[in-house]
Amino acid sequence: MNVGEVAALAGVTVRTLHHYDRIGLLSPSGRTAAGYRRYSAADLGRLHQVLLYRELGFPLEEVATLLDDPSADPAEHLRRQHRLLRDRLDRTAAMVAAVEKEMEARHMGIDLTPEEKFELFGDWLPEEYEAEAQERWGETEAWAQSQARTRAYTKDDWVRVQAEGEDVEARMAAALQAGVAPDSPQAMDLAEEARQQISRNFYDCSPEMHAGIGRTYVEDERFTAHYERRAAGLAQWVSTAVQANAARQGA
Amino acid sequence: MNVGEVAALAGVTVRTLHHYDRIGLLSPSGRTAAGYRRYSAADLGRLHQVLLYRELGFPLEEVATLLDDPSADPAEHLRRQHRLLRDRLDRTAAMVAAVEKEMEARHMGIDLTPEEKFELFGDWLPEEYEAEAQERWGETEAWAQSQARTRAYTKDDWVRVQAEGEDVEARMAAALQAGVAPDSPQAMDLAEEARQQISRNFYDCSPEMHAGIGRTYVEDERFTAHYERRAAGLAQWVSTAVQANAARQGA
DNA sequence: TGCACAGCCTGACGTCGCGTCAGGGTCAAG
DNA sequence: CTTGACCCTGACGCGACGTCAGGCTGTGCA
Repeated sequence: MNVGEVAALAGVTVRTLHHYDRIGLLSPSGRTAAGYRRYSAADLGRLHQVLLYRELGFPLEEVATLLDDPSADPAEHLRRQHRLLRDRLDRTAAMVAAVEKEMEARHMGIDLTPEEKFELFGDWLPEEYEAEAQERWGETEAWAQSQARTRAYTKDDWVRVQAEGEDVEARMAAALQAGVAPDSPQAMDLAEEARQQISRNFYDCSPEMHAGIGRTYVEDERFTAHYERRAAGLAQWVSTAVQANAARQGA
Repeated sequence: MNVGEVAALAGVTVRTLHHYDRIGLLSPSGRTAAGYRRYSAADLGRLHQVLLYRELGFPLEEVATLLDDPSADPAEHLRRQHRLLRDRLDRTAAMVAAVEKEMEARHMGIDLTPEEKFELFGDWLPEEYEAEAQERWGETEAWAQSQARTRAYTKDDWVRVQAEGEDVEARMAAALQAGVAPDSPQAMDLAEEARQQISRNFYDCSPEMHAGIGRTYVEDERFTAHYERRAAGLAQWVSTAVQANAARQGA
């Protein structure tokens, strides 16, 4: 295959293949009389490995040493790539969950501490520092500032949206106090209403997402407090209702 | 907070923050009399957004225009980030699956075509080109070359490993021909034996992974052919047994 | 047979996102 | 009042290509 064909197949530019040739990472196994690069099937296999390792963030020089190591058989590479990809999958899933948590926090007017926002990036988070930073940035100042910013970004119908949320929450509280079981159809209908309201006004919220959010209502104390201020036991009640509703949708 | 503290919290270097300051992407909201950069809570919030978009592959200049766009409120950013992260999650999951398929292909001495290997990278794959390339690189030459490479990488106990696989496959074929149902405990035990053999000799193969692989036994004709050469209906039988076994492990 | 035009070649310089000194001021602790 | 950790501003370097420039090659078709 010519360089252009390989480039199209692999989704890279010709320049990239030139580059890989010059640095000795991937030299085509042949050339035509006119000097055209000719790539064999084996070359394509190597390119595939190169692109996988590159995608995983390895510098090209390291990719070369990995692939040229005669003691590492292909299965070894596959195992390593599999492990690295699974790590990345976990990390991405964690980031998705973090963003979802932030969405919900914003929805409810709660602001996360900087530590929480960054915990996915820091990787290591020195323990002793944590307490100190918590004190400096916790609750008071950061909270107030963020609230101010929220107001600044607010649009005209913000009030209406908040009222809608209020309405559902109030009816949930009433149901709780009337003794309605959180896994009853009536409770699930309220949960579903809440979910659709979020989807309409904030972000597209699938039943699975909603279930995940429901869990944080009891796991994260600030979310818990938000509901408990309205009625004792409401956080747990809503959490259960939301999850029951999600299970119902899934079935 | 001073630049060093912010750097530690966010998991970046001081140099990076200097850089973001100079290019105007993130300028600290204050300075001390001595010229020290002082970051506010709002600055940290912006940094968080910057790092998320950076992680998602945006060039810094584009990140700046995104964040400085006055018409885009924070919720808008969260929605976009959520969508992009989910895309990435799907893509990574697809890559994991592809690597698992390759592991299994190698295990069974089957070589995937270059098109299959690259389908995750190409993104678009021109239709007309596909058939042509298939012809050039399909079955014959690529297959033979790859087999040769596989032999070259082979280690001393390769023979033993192959024999083990042979043994299990032969017993599966015997069970099929003896009329053993593929979802019977006996069949599931054979499937489990196969799974543990893969784990020992090739790569760590969870029941879920094994179930996924089992599906390809009937979905990919080359895997199917591998089993059908031994006995008619064996591919479907093994696939069912493997999935039944995975379900049993999961319960 | 000639020509147009897509595709290939080799330099060579530019870019982005920082890493890495160099040379010098700042600050809290002892 | 010194020591050591931390901060500042240049300025150069680097990895992984992008992007011309200037020129050769290969092929369909008039």
